[in-house]
Amino acid sequence: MVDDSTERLNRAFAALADPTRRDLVARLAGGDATVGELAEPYDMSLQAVSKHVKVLEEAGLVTRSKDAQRRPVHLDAEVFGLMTKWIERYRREAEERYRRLDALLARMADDEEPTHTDTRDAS
Amino acid sequence: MVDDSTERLNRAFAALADPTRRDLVARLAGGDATVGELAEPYDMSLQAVSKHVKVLEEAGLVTRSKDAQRRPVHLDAEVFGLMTKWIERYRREAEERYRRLDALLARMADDEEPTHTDTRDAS
DNA sequence: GGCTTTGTCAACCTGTTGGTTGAGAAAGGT
DNA sequence: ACCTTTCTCAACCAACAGGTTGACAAAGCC
Repeated sequence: MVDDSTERLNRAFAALADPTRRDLVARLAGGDATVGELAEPYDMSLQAVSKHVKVLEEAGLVTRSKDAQRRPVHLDAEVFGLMTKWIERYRREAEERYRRLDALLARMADDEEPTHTDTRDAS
Repeated sequence: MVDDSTERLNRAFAALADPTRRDLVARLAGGDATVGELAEPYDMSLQAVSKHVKVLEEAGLVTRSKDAQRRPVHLDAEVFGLMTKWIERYRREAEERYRRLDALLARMADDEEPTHTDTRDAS
């Protein structure tokens, strides 16, 4: 058992690690497009773009419908939610820890240097 | 010119594509740890974990201080912010588009089947 | 000074990624 | 029927990723 959401996150993060694929996502956010349309601006073969789209599809970031011989690619927002949920969880924790550490350091500084006036021992 | 934030996102997403590294992040969210401590639970050499930490470090997800011969690893929340910003932007757009399409389809359905009663032509 | 602890660096191996080209499948157009 | 358009599949290749082991650097401890 490898936990399904682990596998989904593996694929999703890996998919978005490639700048070409992030660019595809950005463009698809503006509307569906065919593989040919997607490939047009890049200096790269159609097959290469087709592969990229396949990676996005297997990551669940994108779906394809069938319209005659065209196969319009459609951005699917769902997995994005899973990703941000993961990231934000640990970001919150890290920031929380940072905040507390900061407070602790502030207290320590106060103890060490109570008022900055009169450092002489009263005893 | 390759755009600096593109390169940072490449590294950040790639770093989190590996489940071991995501696990490291999860554990570091609970507190700083040394490489040795981090490596302990895994069935993997210390060197391998050291490499993973290095990847996280180069992705800017983690920093290291120097405490004698130990080098405690510390989770840094900043890049996470960059990632969620990227993801959420396109998620919002995709959902917005979906919402509008949905509305459009609803209107079309209404036009085609006004009340569902009386489909006969009035002419 | 020598030993221990903690971690990195270098070389190596294997599987995966991201690109290429060439062939061909699938659906329509004429 | 044949041609065109759109796209995928297969084979190949160079580069990279993630693991291994072995050597060694750096900072205490005795």
